[in-house]
Amino acid sequence: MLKLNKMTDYAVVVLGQMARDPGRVRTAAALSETTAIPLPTVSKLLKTLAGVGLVTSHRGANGGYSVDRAAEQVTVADIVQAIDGPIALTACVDVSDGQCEVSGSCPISGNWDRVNQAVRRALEDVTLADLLDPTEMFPLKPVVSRGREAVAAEN
Amino acid sequence: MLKLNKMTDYAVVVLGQMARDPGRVRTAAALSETTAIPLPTVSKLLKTLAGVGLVTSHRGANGGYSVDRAAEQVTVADIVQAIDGPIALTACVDVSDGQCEVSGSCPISGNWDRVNQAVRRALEDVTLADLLDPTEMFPLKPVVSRGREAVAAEN
DNA sequence: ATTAATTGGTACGAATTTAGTCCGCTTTAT
DNA sequence: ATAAAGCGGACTAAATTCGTACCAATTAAT
Repeated sequence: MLKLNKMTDYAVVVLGQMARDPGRVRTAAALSETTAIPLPTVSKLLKTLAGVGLVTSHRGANGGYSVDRAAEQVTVADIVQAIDGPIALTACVDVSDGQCEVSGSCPISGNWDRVNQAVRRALEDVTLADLLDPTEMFPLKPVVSRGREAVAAEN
Repeated sequence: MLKLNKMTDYAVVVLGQMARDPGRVRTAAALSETTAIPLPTVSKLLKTLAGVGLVTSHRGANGGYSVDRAAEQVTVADIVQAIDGPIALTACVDVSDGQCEVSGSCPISGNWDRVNQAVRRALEDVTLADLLDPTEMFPLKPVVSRGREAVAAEN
């Protein structure tokens, strides 16, 4: 659980790619090629990111997308919230028929917000730059060809 | 994203209920009644929780489940990990055909672990007791009949 | 010993979510 | 005017997740 979805993963890859030289305008197609993520998906992603202001869109011929912020100033929380919406929790099941029910048994009500806040704060502390920096995690060998999932499997 | 699933929510409700008096043995059926969560689901949940040691199971007639740990000593991370498995991230899409590919374009590789660790740490700081305590979030009125989702909607 | 109560495990179907695609419209440089 | 982008929404298909059912294993009470 707390499973980050693919889209967020993609977003990091794309943003990371773009962050290499801020200000440069690239088309979705170009980014699709360099990241090996299917064009329609990249396109969709960038639309979303542009909507939130993480990237700037340039319409018309010679258009494309660019990033202005430095990688250090983009937090994982930004990306996650842009793509998956606000950090949310499961709702109480079917509140339609009255209240959370069973009267005294579910006084738990809120307080999930605490978890949200804790997690959000944690995500705000990790920047895109942190994710891109290979030296910090693998000080000895950069290990280029290693897939992310292999790393994740080690928990 | 970072959407906590229903099962985790249920687990908190059930554990919260049980934590009211530690040591007391209750059947899955009884807990289903007091929490209004369908029996098969509660049953499944408790099995999982027992497997991880968050609750103790007592088999046979007059059996049931009990909690030994105090609510202060059960962290949200414990519950989440018990139910949804380790805090994980999305895998690199289809690494089957070679490496993450596009050579130099995906040097991002790992480092997702950072996010994992940050989140895990955050979740370890919130205990079940925190979630159960209604006075802290709503200092004025406890607001019993209010569903969790209404609260969550306020983000 | 037998019986009844209760957990343990597995497997399955339905419902919900998520990923990915497509297409027509708008904007803008040349 | 035209062509090269992005924009927006709708739509399909795939993957998860939720909830249920069933039967095996275990234990307490009688």
